[in-house]
Amino acid sequence: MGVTKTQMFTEEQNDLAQFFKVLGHPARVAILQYISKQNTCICNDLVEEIGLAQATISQHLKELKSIGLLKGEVEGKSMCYCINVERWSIIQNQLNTFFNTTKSNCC
Amino acid sequence: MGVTKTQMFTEEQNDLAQFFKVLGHPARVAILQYISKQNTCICNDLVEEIGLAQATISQHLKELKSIGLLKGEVEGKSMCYCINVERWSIIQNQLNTFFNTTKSNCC
DNA sequence: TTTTAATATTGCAATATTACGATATCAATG
DNA sequence: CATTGATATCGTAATATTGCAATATTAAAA
Repeated sequence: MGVTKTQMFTEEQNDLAQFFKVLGHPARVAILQYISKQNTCICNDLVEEIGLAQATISQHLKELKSIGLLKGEVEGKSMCYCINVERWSIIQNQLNTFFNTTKSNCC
Repeated sequence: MGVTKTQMFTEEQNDLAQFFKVLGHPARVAILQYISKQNTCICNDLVEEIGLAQATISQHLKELKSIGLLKGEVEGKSMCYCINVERWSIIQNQLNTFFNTTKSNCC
């Protein structure tokens, strides 16, 4: 049905999946990589750099913000989007915990 | 359009996003966690454990296999799905490299 | 060789995601 | 206050994903 049966899973499973899902689009990976290379980053740069429409980039930024990976500050007319380094580390740790605790001991 | 413009991105970006995407569903997270707890794992166990239909579980298993995270061996009438530990580590490393190299030096 | 049990595949229906044009908003500037 | 520039939001079209019933496949058991 295209509807994920969220209620069947634990909160941990849903959270993990949500992080993975947000990172699961090449445009969002590219946005993060680009922001990481710049000292200042405004959405308009991204539109030129990534090559998607402004509305589309804005939407992707919104999703990245939704899990706290980005924070944006208003700077005059434009926005300054930055990686939220603390959150970044927290999420990296959570994903690593998942990888480390999920180990095979199968046949 | 619901169509990701894959050709706009680097192979690295597409690969990374693909890994994240496959992990971005709670059922698939749950499947991996369950397999990791069991010594033997057949699809039928999962159907009972996860509570989705057999066809649905089978589909999720297929996606996990598509990025090499799972490998399945025929064992009589049933399948034994195992985590591919080598691949698992490789992917974990790739994701960590992404996290570590993508750092903020913003405003 | 028929039956049975386990898994895969097919074919939908429902919902979600992606992308973008058109607008709205909002702050600085004239 | 009107204009301009940057970003957000809305509406919508196209495509993707999720889930399942029905069916196919396949290997062991009868």
